[in-house]
Amino acid sequence: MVTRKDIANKVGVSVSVVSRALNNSGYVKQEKRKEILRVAEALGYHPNPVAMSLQQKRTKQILYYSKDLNNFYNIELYEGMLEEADKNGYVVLINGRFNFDIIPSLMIDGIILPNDHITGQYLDAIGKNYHLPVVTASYGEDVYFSKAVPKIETDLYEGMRKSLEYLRSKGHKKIAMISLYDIGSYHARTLAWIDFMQYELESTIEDYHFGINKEGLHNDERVMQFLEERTTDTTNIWESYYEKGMLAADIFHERQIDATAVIGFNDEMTLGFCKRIKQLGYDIPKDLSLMGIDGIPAGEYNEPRLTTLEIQAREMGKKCVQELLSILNGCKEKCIIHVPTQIVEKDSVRDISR
Amino acid sequence: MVTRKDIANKVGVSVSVVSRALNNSGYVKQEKRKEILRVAEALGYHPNPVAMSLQQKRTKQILYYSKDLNNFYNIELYEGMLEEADKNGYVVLINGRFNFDIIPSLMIDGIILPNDHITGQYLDAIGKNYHLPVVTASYGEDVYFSKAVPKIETDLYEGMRKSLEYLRSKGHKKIAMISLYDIGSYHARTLAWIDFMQYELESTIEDYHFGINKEGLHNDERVMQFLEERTTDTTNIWESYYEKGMLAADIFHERQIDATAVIGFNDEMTLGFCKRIKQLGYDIPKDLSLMGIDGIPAGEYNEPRLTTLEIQAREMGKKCVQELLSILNGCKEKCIIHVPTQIVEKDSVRDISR
DNA sequence: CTGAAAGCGCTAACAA
DNA sequence: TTGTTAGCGCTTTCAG
Repeated sequence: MVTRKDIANKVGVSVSVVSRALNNSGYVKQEKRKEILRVAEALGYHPNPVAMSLQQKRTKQILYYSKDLNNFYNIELYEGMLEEADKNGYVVLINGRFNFDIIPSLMIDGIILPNDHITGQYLDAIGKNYHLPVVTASYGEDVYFSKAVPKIETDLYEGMRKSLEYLRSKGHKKIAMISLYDIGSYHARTLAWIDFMQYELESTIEDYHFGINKEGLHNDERVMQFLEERTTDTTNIWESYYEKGMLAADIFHERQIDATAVIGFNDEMTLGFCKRIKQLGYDIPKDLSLMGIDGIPAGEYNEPRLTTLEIQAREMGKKCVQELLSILNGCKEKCIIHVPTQIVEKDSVRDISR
Repeated sequence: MVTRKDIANKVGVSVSVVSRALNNSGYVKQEKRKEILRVAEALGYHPNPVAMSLQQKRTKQILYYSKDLNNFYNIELYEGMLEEADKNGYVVLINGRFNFDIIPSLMIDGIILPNDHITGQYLDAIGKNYHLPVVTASYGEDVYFSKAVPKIETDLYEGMRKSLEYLRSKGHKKIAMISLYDIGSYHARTLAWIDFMQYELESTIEDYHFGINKEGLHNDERVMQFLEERTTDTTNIWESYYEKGMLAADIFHERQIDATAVIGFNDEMTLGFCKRIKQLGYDIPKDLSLMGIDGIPAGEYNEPRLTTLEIQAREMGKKCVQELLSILNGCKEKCIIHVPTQIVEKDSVRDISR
């Protein structure tokens, strides 16, 4: 490995001169600077990033703590981060498989957490006496943080409400929801759905909610069985969303629910639901309208193409990095940055209003 | 930030004692060691990973140079790497968006490259005077390296041949191939297909090959148009494979090819082909048999479920890391490690032999 | 058993 | 304009 010392020796100056020449800082006589650059080139010199980091107290690395790498949406967030990080000479590590207590052993300047829930866990686990700046993506979940953490937030309470209003504008009054969580969960999506059903549509709740989990459908043994079977395979959550969507379709069909539309917790689950419900003989959107949340490309390839509430994942990823870097640069603004959603109309919702 | 010096001051010993106590190396009196550990705990001390790296000349980081993060297969490779890396206290950076010349500024001990082609580019670009250990995944492409690079190889010449033999055993004698590359490309898959068609099936080649690229189908203006449209969006290659598969189906249909089976360059392309060809009225596998390569989960959700040649991506990822670490530990064995493939029979191939 | 000292590769304040 | 020096946080001889 070639060091600045080597160059200094070769040229016959001291390391500081070499350093100044290479960094374009301080005074160096033109001839020497040229000579130094030439020799550096010739020797194939590359600055040692570790030494730089030690001295500058900046690793130029960020951790994005994300477990599910097969999820298009997560990766989209990540791509946004990479784009913004690149511009600033930063690198983003993506990993969410290890325990939080490994984090201090990583060479990072800050952490981006994927949602409020995990942020809560993080803060409880090591956030107390560990000091790295943290930024979290957020979907308007109602989670209490012991410390204030800057949020890049897509308000899915508002997003869900917007989606339901859209469905209502198409004549739908009985709108079922499928989810991985139970009806009492504090997911903004669920809360918004409940509120809309109760106060806007004056409908009952219980019959129209399908939460594929122990609490949500505890009297259905398939759920339990399904959950047990799947616990071993923690790696592929996509499969889990998709398959749980299929299971939701089975149950929906069995119970002969009179909903005219179904909204899913996310696109993947909705696509799973769509696949199975079609197998069960439903024509989408003739017999039943379907709407998802996220805006993943698989929705576009679905038959019919899935109408969805698009979350600007890339944008969120970018903003996460921007915010984190601004904190690292000393701007202490603890804040919430909002990122808007948008309904993307495709072919899975039918207008039944006339 | 708490340092060993702080602990030393507090306990009233020197840094070296603290270091020894914390590292369990050398002699430290029991009482002191305990006291030191206690104080370290109390102060919330964490060793500074950058300082460690500088001193040990090991960053404990590996780069996996991969561009397409939405590709299930790539991520599967990555997951394999993570698993193996975790075990050894290593972290794997995944990124393939930046130029090779940024690599020296990264805090890494070694690099894993996704295929022979990129490895060739890497070596040409900076491999000459840059010295980091490199390992490459390989699919038996015929690429010349100026330096020997250890390969973790899935032999897709053999894999393709196996697949074609399987198809033949089901009675297929006219087997088309769809690909992103042209017939003259040195992809093992293409070569194996050509050889099998020529020498085993004694068939012509040109009519049965659909390479969605300028050279391959230069007389089809849609290809050109399609390529131009898509060049802006370099981020989503999945989409590109999938959509090119659809285009291949259009052309296949138009030309009224008499093939009874189609084999795809990979699963994604084959799934795109499947989608469109169904829209065009084909019943799969009644009218046409389909086979892919990779073994991605989407194949399982396809209608019909896709028969494929499964590549053990996770296994390859693991072995890439194992090999790289063994090089870092001084084992100089430059070698090729083979990873087997396996045909996974689902519903997309029909037996027409009787 | 302990601590001083040198060094990993680099920067920056200061003196020359 | 240049070189010396101290120091980033840690490890590792090597005298004591």
